[in-house]
Amino acid sequence: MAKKVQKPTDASTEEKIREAARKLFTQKGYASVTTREIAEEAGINLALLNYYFRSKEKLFLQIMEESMQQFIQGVVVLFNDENTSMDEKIDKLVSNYIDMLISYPDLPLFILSELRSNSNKLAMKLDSQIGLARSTFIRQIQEAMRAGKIPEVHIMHIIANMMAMMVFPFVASPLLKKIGHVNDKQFMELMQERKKLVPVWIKAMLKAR
Amino acid sequence: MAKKVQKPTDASTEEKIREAARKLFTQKGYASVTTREIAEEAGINLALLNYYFRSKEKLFLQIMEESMQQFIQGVVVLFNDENTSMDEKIDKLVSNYIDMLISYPDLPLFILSELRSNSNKLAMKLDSQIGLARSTFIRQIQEAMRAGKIPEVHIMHIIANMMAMMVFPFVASPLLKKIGHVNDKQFMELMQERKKLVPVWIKAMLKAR
DNA sequence: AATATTTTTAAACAAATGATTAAATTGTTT
DNA sequence: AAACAATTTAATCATTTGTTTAAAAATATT
Repeated sequence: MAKKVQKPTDASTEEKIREAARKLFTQKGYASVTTREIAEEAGINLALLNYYFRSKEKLFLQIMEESMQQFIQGVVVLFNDENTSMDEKIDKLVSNYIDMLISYPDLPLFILSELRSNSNKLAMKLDSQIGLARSTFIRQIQEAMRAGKIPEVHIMHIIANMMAMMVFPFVASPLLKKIGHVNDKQFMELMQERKKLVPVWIKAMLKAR
Repeated sequence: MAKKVQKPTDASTEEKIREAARKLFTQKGYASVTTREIAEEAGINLALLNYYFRSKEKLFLQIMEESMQQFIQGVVVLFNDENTSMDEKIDKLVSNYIDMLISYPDLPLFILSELRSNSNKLAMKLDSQIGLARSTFIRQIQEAMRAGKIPEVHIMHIIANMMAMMVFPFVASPLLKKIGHVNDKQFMELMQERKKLVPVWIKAMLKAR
């Protein structure tokens, strides 16, 4: 009979496993990571993984839930700020979000990859994001459209374009480094630059017709 | 001793395997696909996979090479057209490339995912793309920058932005469908729309300051 | 200190997986 | 038709992989 963890004890073993799993899953994806790899990376006995998390999949789902939350958490808050204009939101959002991506550059490709193979299992976790379409920010854009300040297009285009400008470089970094002849350091400097450039580009796009 | 295929015979068996492998690898990634799955999808005996391709990895590398070529093939040709202006190239490129992506929507996420986990093995295959940075199109952009028609930014930003606007929606389709409340059919219609919208947005971005 | 509980360990299990073998079948050449 | 080569098949092999077990060690409770 499976034992329950009644005391978090040091929390250290459980957390060591979680951290090792997060690192490896994020780098290589669920299917490419073995439980033995995780155990070794965490410096613990293999059986402890199942003792604390029951199965590789349960462990993965925990990691995935945290990762998806991190992926959208910052967005949701900023999207619903009632006290800032549309343009101010764009500035803040892009800067904060690119900062997050610089800290966790492998996060988006991990999430998008797993979302493809496991869309069924992870469908529920997406529900939290449905609200985005009715956020203050989206309403501000739609109002600007009705007022004729911005050409009318399907809101999905806007969301796609904004995400694309922020996220895509991190998803395609190996490709972009090769094509653009930039090394890792230069790449990160360019990502820093984008914190100021992307808002300019997005605003220009929004008004373009 | 491994036998060599001396006659392509019907080419049908070999091609059936290749097609099944392409489909499955593209959908689920290298690590999630088993040789038995490929054999079943192809409707052939398991041993034939090794008879024709020696190993799962050799088969994968063949598929990957073809996929990467398809991913950039259209771009290279258009990028080097001497007889079109920068703006004309943008129109053609976007329209053709999005058409390709509509036909093979899983291609980009597949390539970008495998490029992450296997960057070492696939590094060589990327060399063919290095030339992109010295194409006619890139030179036209750089001339427009020197002429002051376009603000000066690192060329990687331009490449990243253009790729992002074309590719990202296909990489993030499950997410965008959820957030934007669009079904598969509507999504494809929106992608068709983008063939005309993205060039407008890109041109606006290029000039933005 | 004695006892119970929780955590850790080494070993093993069963299933899955990539690959191979040897025989059978099909096709080609002479 | 006979002989040879190429292709296909079923069975098997050796590892790998996720998971479990039972005992030992560490920690907490009485």
